[in-house]
Amino acid sequence: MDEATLSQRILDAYDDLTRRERNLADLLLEDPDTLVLKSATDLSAQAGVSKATTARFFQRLGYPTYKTAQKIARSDEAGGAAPKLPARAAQRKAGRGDLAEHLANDVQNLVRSIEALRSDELARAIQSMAHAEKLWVVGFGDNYPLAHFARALLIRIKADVRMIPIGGFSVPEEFASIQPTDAMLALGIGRKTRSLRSIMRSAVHSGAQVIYLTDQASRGGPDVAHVTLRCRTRGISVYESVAAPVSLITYLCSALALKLGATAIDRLQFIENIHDEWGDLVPGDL
Amino acid sequence: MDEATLSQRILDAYDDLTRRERNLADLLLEDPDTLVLKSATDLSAQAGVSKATTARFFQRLGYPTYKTAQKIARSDEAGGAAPKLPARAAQRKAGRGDLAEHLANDVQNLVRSIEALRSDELARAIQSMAHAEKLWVVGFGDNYPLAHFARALLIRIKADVRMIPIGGFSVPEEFASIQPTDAMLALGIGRKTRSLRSIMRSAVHSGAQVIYLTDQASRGGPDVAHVTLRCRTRGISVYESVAAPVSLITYLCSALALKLGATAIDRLQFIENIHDEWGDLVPGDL
DNA sequence: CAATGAAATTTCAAAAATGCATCATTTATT
DNA sequence: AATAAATGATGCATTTTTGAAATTTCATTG
Repeated sequence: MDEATLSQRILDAYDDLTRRERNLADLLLEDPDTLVLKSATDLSAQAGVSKATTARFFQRLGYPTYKTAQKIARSDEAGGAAPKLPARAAQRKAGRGDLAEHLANDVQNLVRSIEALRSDELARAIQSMAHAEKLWVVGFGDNYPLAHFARALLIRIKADVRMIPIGGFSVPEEFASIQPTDAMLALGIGRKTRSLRSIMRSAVHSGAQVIYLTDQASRGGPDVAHVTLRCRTRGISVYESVAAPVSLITYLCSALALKLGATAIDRLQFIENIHDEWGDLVPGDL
Repeated sequence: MDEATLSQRILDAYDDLTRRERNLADLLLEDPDTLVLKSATDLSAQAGVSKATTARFFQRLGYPTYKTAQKIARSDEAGGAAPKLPARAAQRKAGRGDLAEHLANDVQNLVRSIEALRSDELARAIQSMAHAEKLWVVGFGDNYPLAHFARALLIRIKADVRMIPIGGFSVPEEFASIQPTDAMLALGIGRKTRSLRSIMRSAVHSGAQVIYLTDQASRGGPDVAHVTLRCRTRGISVYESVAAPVSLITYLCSALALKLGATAIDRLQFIENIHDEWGDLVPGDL
């Protein structure tokens, strides 16, 4: 197996590609399956490029012909399609194509996750957050950075966004302020703690709306959450991939901003002004 | 002031650029000051491109001539250096295809970011981190969650990973422990603070290796960082997209884990065991 | 096993891109 | 102020890129 993978080859050759070839390259990087599934003619059409260009493209990549490339891709797909043991002692040398694999994996996680989301559930989640008086963001352990991230987005458009756990404060005392008019965004990617479960249960019990963002290995259910949103988090190497959760959180927050409308925009603007007045560095400058 | 900034124009036109023009584009994105400081002839030489190409490049970008572009850049630099309103009021309606758009945007950010990364720089970054005695992760403001995230990954494979800012501790006192044998991962996505710049400068000065992870609007340079890694962060709506930075951080850390080899694996395993013993995990279960 | 037809490749001429050389303008020097 | 030097724009010749059409390949069928 000295043959490089498609994505690897593309990345290696990227700087030498012409404009139209780059169209093809981007398309294939975003969805490597295209090579396996589609014909060269289709691919050309999709990229808005002539068939001639497609043929030349694959030759430049080092394949003798398109068909050859497709054949190789197919056999690869069939052969060792699942090099997927996350915790396996990684044998792969930290060479170049590693990056291509990582990219392909994250793109796939992203696409598959979003595809699988049900729009009515999303709508309900956004609705809940929009109507909530207070927002709670919960993330223990590995989810703590994610929670922090989510809160950073939310606090720009909502006035009262609380985080759990926080500082070194005792969780129950903080949590006691929860009300039926509140909504909670609970993050449960990867390892879940008992505290998470407890809090979610209590929140549901208190009458607050609970949105649970988790991975595919998780149960969910009406006793812990009103809406459960699942993301793919499969990682290639030692770590899970959080590209999909992060993207989803960002989406949720911007959808929420749009729903809130003027209120949110004003708040954003206000915050912006404060930053300016305080003389934080301008964007771009270092 | 309805004129877009140079970086913005480049990004907008990026797909229409030819090969040589992209050389110029990449150069200018990495260091926008070039336009202000250098002559078109120098710029051409540096990009390995003829002067004619440079002239035409600026015309394609919408400037009448190179001189005009330079003039505008200079006045921007002097005047109110912030022509870039991050909080542009989003007019788009919260329709359905929104999600698809969001996804497409994030995927593109991901792919384009990875394409643009230079593998030798990546290698250097990983090398630095691997050899470092202590690792420092720096992230102010919006970058704080990202820093937290990075640290969460790193602490599983390296014994001494410090974060700045932390808790409510005074930064200089913490930072004082830095040594020439250390490495620093500095995060500068979006708004950069003075503190960030100061810390990076001091770190470089102290002899530590500094890796700067930022967006495309940023300058970078040897006085603040040894390696600068750029990500696309364009967002569709009110927020920037951090899919690419998150993905890159994950990649860096797993590459680092691989490079460290057994040491890292052992540590991971050890942590896993502790989690098990403490019984705080309910894998999959909630 | 030839005929068939869809699909991929190659050919070739048009279009685009690029660099060289030249020209116009600005800037520096005496 | 006159002249030299430098810089950027532009015309033109050459090279590269590109798509339409012709040709070839290849699997399938009669």
